[in-house]
Amino acid sequence: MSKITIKNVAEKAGVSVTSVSRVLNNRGYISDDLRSKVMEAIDELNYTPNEIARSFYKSETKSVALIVPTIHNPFFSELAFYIERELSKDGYHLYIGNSLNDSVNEREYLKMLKEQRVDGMIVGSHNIEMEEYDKITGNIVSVERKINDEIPMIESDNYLGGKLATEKLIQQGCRKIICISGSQTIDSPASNRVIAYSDVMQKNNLKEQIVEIPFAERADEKHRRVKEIFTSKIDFDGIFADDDILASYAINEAEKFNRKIPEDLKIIGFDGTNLMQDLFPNLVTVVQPIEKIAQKSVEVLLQLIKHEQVESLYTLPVKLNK
Amino acid sequence: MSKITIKNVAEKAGVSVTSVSRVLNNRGYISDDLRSKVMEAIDELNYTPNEIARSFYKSETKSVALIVPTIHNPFFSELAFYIERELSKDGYHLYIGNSLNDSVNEREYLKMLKEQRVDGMIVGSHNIEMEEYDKITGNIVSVERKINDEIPMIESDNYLGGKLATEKLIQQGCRKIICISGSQTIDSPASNRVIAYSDVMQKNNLKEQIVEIPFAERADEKHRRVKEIFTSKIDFDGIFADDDILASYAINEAEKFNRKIPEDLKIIGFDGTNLMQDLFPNLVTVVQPIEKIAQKSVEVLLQLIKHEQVESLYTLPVKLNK
DNA sequence: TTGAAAGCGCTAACAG
DNA sequence: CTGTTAGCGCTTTCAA
Repeated sequence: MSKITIKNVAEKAGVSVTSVSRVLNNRGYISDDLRSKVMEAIDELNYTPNEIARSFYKSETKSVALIVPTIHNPFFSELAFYIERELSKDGYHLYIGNSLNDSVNEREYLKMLKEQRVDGMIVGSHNIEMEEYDKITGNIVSVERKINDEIPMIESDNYLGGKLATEKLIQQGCRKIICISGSQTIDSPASNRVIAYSDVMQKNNLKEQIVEIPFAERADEKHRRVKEIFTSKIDFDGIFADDDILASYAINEAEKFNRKIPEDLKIIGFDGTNLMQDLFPNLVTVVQPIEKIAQKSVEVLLQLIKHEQVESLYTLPVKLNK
Repeated sequence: MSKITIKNVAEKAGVSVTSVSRVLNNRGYISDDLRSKVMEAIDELNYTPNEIARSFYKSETKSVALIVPTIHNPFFSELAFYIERELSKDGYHLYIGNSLNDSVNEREYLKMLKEQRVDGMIVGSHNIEMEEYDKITGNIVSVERKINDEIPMIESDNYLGGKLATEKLIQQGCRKIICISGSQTIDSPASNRVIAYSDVMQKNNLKEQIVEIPFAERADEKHRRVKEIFTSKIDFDGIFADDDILASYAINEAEKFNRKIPEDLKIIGFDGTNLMQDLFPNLVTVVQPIEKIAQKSVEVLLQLIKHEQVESLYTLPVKLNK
């Protein structure tokens, strides 16, 4: 089964490769007779153009890469799902790279741009220095990571989310609200969730209590830390968890410690992936518009690829799910 | 920022492109002097070889595609994670395609093989006819889908899983055990989970009760169906759910219907993704060796790519998590 | 030890 | 309307 090329088709049809190329791309003038001869040859040989050769010639791969910390993580897998779906509408294919929050990996994936394997890149992971990104040329958009002034960022309105959650807890009577934070770095707009919490607490003259649990920590370790909150002497009647998985740990521990939700304890999470809302129907959470984030990321990236002008920041609205 | 090519490097270094290629690939004889001149030029120009040109010449892309029903689904996102990690060890990149259980999409992704965009494909989705696959040439392995005799399959020991789960429930005293099944088609080895359930039930002279809930159904619809089991007149003291998400719905409904787990009702799920075990620490489930499945899939695919001999079936062991 | 030249499969001037 | 030819960036004979 050696590969059939355009040349074989041309020979079979008794025409030039140019003509075959013309019918393939529907470009220029082609007589009906020639077209049908070519079509027939294509059919008989069961020919499909070599896309790598095309990519090579056109310096355009119709491929995009998405870098995430890990694709196993409801937020990123949902994001990836929608991004792939959007891209496929325009005939693009999607590569996935798991940075594992390691700069070495991130750098490796970023290289795909320079190697011209992809036409663009969407990064939802940020572990290398800004200066390094400054040196990278190529089409990049970032999702929920501030990289530098050159790279457009798509984010949720994290501040609003933190505000809505905290205000809701207060409005429902909570006074001792703990914020469990994934403690993103300052580069991460997610840190605004905690800032909003602080602002709202201060405005209401309530005491802030922030527990930081690094995002990159292992799941069991994160769970242990959440449990510690329950075993500690800290008094609390509300929890604002920076993401839904942390919230689920809290829900889990609340049950073990016989604290009824929402009567004895109110919990609000963040992210609102379909999966987490599905698995925890009672979960109150700040819903990020993941599908819209995906759409916007793709839209902006495709604009960059087409050398169109884009904004440097897109902030999308969030809302409480109940 | 026009692209730097090997020619620019050659000119800068005052040598031929052949020589540059030689130092790039570390092939043939190169004097130290020449090598260092070339290295210097590469550095100064900040040159990276165009991988598409390489792929084109070598007819080898160092890319693989994974087709799944949807990447947002803990099982597949975890599988994708491990597959990507394995592939990257050998310098391969991974494309993801969501078939959405639609043959049109599946066919579209499969085309990537013929277009020579990828060196191989891992399919965890199967919605087109076997005859169509028969006509496809290219390196393919399938995960948990029986496609045809040509295509190697990697599967869990689904029968064993169903057996372990059902026996465990019986051993713990259950007599009226419902099996909630994702009702995979016959092509799917997952159907063996249910077959094992039936066998064990029959052997113990217990009445089978199978509730089928199509895998492709929407989440809320699936949840509704599980709820129906609780509202119906059916009497049951155990549930074997074909996958953990269904199990989680059952857990959820059990709580609403005040049926204590495991006192009043025992539930065992299937899949055992890290995520689900993490989110539901009490979940009893048949753990598929997802990481091993990924490793084996990649191993076999790379063997195919290297034209090595492979088996047609690899069945990997499963176990109960508690 | 190095270079010239061919060619991977395709598209696009350019000519006719 | 159709064909000839060059060339995309790279690797690899083949010669020197």
